[in-house]
Amino acid sequence: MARTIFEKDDVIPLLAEVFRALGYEGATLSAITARTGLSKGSLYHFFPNGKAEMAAAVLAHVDGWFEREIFSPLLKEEPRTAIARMWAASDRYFQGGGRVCLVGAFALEETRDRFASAIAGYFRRWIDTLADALQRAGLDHALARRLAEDSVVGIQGALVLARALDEAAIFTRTLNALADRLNQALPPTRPLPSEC
Amino acid sequence: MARTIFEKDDVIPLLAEVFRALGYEGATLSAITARTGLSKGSLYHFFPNGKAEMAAAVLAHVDGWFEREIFSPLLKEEPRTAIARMWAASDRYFQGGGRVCLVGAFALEETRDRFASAIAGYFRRWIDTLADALQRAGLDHALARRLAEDSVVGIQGALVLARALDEAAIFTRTLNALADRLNQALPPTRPLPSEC
DNA sequence: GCGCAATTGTACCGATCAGTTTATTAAATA
DNA sequence: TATTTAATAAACTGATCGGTACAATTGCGC
Repeated sequence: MARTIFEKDDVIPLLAEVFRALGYEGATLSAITARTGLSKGSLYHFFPNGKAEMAAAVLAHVDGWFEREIFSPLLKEEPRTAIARMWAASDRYFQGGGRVCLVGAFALEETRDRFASAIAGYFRRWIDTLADALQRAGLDHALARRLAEDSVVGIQGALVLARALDEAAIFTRTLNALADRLNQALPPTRPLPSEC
Repeated sequence: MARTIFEKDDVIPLLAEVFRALGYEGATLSAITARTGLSKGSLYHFFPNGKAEMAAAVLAHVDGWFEREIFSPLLKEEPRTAIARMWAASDRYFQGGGRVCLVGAFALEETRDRFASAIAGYFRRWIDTLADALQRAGLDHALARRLAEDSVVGIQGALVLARALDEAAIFTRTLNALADRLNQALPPTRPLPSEC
């Protein structure tokens, strides 16, 4: 390995920011080289299939982050704390509304078709895992699904409006409202089984 | 006027569908000519400033539709009926989730900056006029604003997910849930003042 | 029917697109 | 230190970009 300034894993987060900011069509190779600091030679060395492979790698990277930080905890950890962490992680990840959802942005472009299964899988898994946690927290299946769907819908909509109005605050505000709604729907926590 | 097959007003809805389907960056001139059936000559005759002028005209056209069908009624008509019509008009306009919001899609692209005021104005006016109707229907100012914001957020989010999951039904489902939430928040209709 | 202006099709422009090729660089290995 | 190989830079490709120029066409007022 020579001039080991960049490794492939270092490049993907840079690419992610470019695609997030410009979308798939808007992210021209010259924009990518300018914003990442990598030359075409480097990019095509890491991603021989070009822009499409870069975008696929970025989608996989995003999906991996959510799987690790949000989806998997929703399935495996205590549901209420996992849900609370989901709100916190979302706010952190989307930088309080200042950062757009790359998957959502891809979904609205024509390019959705090219990445259809990755895009659909991301949202489906988010809804499924959140619904699972809600159900384990005591809600019946139908209500859990409906609330999970509403939550993901709310997050995506808030990101759109935060960017449209150039008013990031709307995102955190919506996140809090969504969290409240879930908490109110959940049955009150039973007192700890031991003690008392 | 020669070969009066097309007038400018006939062209704008065609352009709107192209921009809606492909986004601003994705809507190349060759795609526009192919999908509208108009040649470059015609397009640049109607829109001498090119693609940007086409997009601006489309945004103005969309805004006009919403102003006429939704925003103005929310301000002027009896609030509950205007709100009910808003849900119906939205479902119709977005074709039950099969059609994306052009303004929302533009908001997520880099091109947002170019049309920032049109984009922000559209959403701000939607929230403002809906909040006004809710307040006139009996809610206090803060609650009206919060619910109005949540409603527009929900619509946009549902459009994103409908397209991402390729499952239009999620849109109408969300619309119904949002309408229910507003109805439950509103004070019960007083019996008619006369009679009884 | 004639003339004219509105409309349209087509050939073209320089710039930029995604992608390729080739040569150079630098680190790891021997 | 010589060899090898991953990594990078830069020049280049054909295609397509948004936009222009202009001639051909068309319908309308006369």
